[in-house]
Amino acid sequence: MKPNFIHTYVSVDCVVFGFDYENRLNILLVQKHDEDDSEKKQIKLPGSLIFSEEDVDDAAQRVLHELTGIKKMVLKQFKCFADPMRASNESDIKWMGTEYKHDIDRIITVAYLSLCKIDHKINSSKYSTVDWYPIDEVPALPFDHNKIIKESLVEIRKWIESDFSIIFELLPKKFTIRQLYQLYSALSEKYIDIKNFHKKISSFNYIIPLEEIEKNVSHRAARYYKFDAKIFKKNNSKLIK
Amino acid sequence: MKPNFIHTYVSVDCVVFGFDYENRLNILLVQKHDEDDSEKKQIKLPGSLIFSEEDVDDAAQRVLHELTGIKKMVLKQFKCFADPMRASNESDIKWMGTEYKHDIDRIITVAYLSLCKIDHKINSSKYSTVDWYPIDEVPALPFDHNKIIKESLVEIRKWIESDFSIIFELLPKKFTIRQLYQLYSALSEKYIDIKNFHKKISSFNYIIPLEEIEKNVSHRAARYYKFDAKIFKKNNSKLIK
DNA sequence: CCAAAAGTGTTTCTACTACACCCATGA
DNA sequence: TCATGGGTGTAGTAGAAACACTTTTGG
Repeated sequence: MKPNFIHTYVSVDCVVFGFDYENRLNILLVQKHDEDDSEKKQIKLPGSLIFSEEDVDDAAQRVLHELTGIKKMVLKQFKCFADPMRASNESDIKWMGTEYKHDIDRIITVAYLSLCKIDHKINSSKYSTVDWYPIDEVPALPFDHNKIIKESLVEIRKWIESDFSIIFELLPKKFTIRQLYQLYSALSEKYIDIKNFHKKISSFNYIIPLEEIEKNVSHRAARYYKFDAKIFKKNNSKLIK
Repeated sequence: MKPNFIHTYVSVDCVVFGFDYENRLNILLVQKHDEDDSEKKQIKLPGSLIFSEEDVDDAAQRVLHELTGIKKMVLKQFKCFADPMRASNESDIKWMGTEYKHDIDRIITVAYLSLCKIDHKINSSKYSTVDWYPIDEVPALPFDHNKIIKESLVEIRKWIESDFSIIFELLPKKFTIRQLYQLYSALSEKYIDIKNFHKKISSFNYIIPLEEIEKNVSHRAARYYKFDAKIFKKNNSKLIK
């Protein structure tokens, strides 16, 4: 065996997005149970090494299930991060030692995107603490997790551009067109006139108006709508470019 | 160390596209120098295990350089393939043994896309045989290489949709609008009227008409054009949606 | 002359944009 | 009654699509 080829550990890390009531994108970050070393409350992206007979997609699905309690979440692999220096600082190396009870020379990670309704109950079997962080309030994280998050933002935009229907994974089941507008604006950057947006959205047959309207608002109450995935799929619409 | 976490080898595999004179997409496949076992002339995607201090992007760049002799090629990581069964059949396992002189339990690979002008001289330092294969004439390949190629086709379409300028990596430096049309059609699937395409393309200021025209054609000779990357970059045009 | 493709012009249609206007609700 | 946002209508415009027409070349 040529000595310079390397045996490495492979992990998955998941960037789970949520959209809060103040129209901000959020990300789920976790803290591990700190068994002995209570000083090290490491906040990080949820992730795991892969098992010996496990595909990376399955590992990501497992991490998401352990994280949220949800069985099947929308997910998308977006990039393998393999910079040899990505786990090079003191505390990262120390963390790997305590976490995996072994000296690990190098870890390569495969990053995943996922989407979650922020009002969904988070039921973690593995982590003591799971919290939403608005993307501009994400603290300094270990490894290259900040870099992963930064790139995930570019990726989520592309994702929604290529498949508009996944945007509804971030909204409550019933939502107002303004909510959808705010979310779409937060993701797409370019300005869109809300009136035209309204007209366009309500022209889509897969956006179903409900009887229910907002309550206790200091202006005309907005109607709630729901998204019908079946109808969307049927006309396979790429109506928003 | 929990025993079920796995130490694996990580490789990169490159799908290099070319566009031939019969308007077909082609892929570069290689054959290794067969030192002893002359019966095993394994045709496969070019690839390599990564070195211990090497990022995957650098490994892909290295593979491409060893493959073509070209220093800097356009490349894009598109997916990590990690099915535990991807290297499970007899001959694949045997190949890994002879290639790397070691028993390898599992290899995960990171797949890359690259583009090459088909008239560019291929100067391989590593492989005895490097050949272009039209995509519908690609033979059965080892590991999951056929699957990788299949998915790379989806990816190259997305790539050109998101960055039109990379299409010119596949064309000769001077090309006719018909050539560009054929290539674009081969990639985008939906029918476009060639007249309208012509009009649209020639309206772009980064497509520069040359003095030279075709020779020895049995119809009106077409003008050659060239692509000006600087102008394209300046107006950062997304003119083709 | 004809066939074939280059290249240009014209018309139609669709879809986005900008913006005017009325509606509903709470303070 | 005013402010705020919901919701609808209309007119203007850019660009895509369909297609007719002229040009150039070889046979």
